[in-house]
Amino acid sequence: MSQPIRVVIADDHVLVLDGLRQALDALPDIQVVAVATTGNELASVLERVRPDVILVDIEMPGRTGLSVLRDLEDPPPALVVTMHTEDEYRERAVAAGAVGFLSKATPLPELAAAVRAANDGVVLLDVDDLESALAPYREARLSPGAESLTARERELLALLAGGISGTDELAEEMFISQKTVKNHLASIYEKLGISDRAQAVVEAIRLGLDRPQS
Amino acid sequence: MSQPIRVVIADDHVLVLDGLRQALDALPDIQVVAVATTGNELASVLERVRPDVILVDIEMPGRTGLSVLRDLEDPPPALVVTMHTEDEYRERAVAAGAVGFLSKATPLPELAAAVRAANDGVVLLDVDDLESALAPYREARLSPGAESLTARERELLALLAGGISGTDELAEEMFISQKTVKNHLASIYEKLGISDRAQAVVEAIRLGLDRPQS
DNA sequence: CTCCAAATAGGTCGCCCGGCTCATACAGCC
DNA sequence: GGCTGTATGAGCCGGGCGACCTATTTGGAG
Repeated sequence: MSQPIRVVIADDHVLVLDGLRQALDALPDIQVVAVATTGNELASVLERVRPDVILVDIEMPGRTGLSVLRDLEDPPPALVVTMHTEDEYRERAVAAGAVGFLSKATPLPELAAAVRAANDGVVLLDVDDLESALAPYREARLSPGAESLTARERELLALLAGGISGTDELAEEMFISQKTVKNHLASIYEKLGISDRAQAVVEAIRLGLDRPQS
Repeated sequence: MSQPIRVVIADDHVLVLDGLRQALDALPDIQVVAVATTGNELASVLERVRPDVILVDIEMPGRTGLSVLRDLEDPPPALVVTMHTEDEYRERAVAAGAVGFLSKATPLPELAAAVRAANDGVVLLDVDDLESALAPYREARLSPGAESLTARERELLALLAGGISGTDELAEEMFISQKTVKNHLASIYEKLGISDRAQAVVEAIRLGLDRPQS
């Protein structure tokens, strides 16, 4: 789990696609590696990249997402995301080998949780209580680079990313001495391979530490 | 045009809504001030906030977006965003007073351009050549705070946000002397009301200067 | 043509930041 | 009980950074 979850999204509505891409990419532990707007495009994309999870819409011009799924050998877990909530569609998704079936009316955090669950091998269609099955996956994980940081170091980075840059202000915010602030910073610099506060801000934001638990 | 364009989005598919919200909010010159998932919610939202532009889906539980639009007195320009491209829907949108009609297959930059055009009073439904009508609105504008900065100052901030923090490296990147780098920085500090490079990085990213023309 | 803003460059000074080393207390873990 | 990692705190030192001031050139606006 030290690597971000690599996701491919397929949806013929570009607006939805772009939106989802941006929303998921904003999460530190999920990375959208490719997108497709048609079934054929999805098929060719999957020849090149091996994602950890696939998000696919059913309706797409040319070839349905389900058809592509069916033809995959050794497929990654796939979540079907569609507007249609009818059981008929659900059954077709199951038949094609999907591990989850989500409405486009699903809140984003729920989708993110489903992606994490799917990446963990959970077959969401099998469980009867979806809520509790997703519970362990609700919160965003730390991005890989942030794992080596201690809690206190992450706090410090969050403050830095919030525009608090002076040693004395940081010390006051964290109720510690200036010396300790500088010690934490030195430790951060070493772990992240950087050398000053400006770079620390860049990393803090890149690692998603600026918005505690989005 | 010094303020960001305030937008309200209504769509019953939460996933699409969240995605759009995040995608549009990422643009420096557009700000999503509220969202709604039902027609009634949209109506009540519009009683509280006066957005510059409304993005609305047609199908929504309870009350259609178009119905809400029709009942507004002195309505802000509204763009209808829908999955349906049939002329019938288009005509209904026109009748409700929409200024634009976009498919959910529209690329995100196109939507952003349409929002900017609508904010400028352009009625997109009247023009026959949509492409050229949107052309002036294609590129993201600078966010308000960034307007006071000169081109060179913005370049410097972009480099800073890219992790280049040392005076000598910045000087080399920009083909100028270290002294000039420090002069530009001093000027940036004054304009943005900050006092060091770490804060400059925070502002650069907040203002969207880290990704030249997204 | 005039004037101003922007970009360029230089100087000085004081302070803060970052690098290096060390120390103590506490918690968890085997 | 002993090891390890984390959090806390301290001192020292050199260099870089930010504040303040001045100056030249260039290009565009009026």
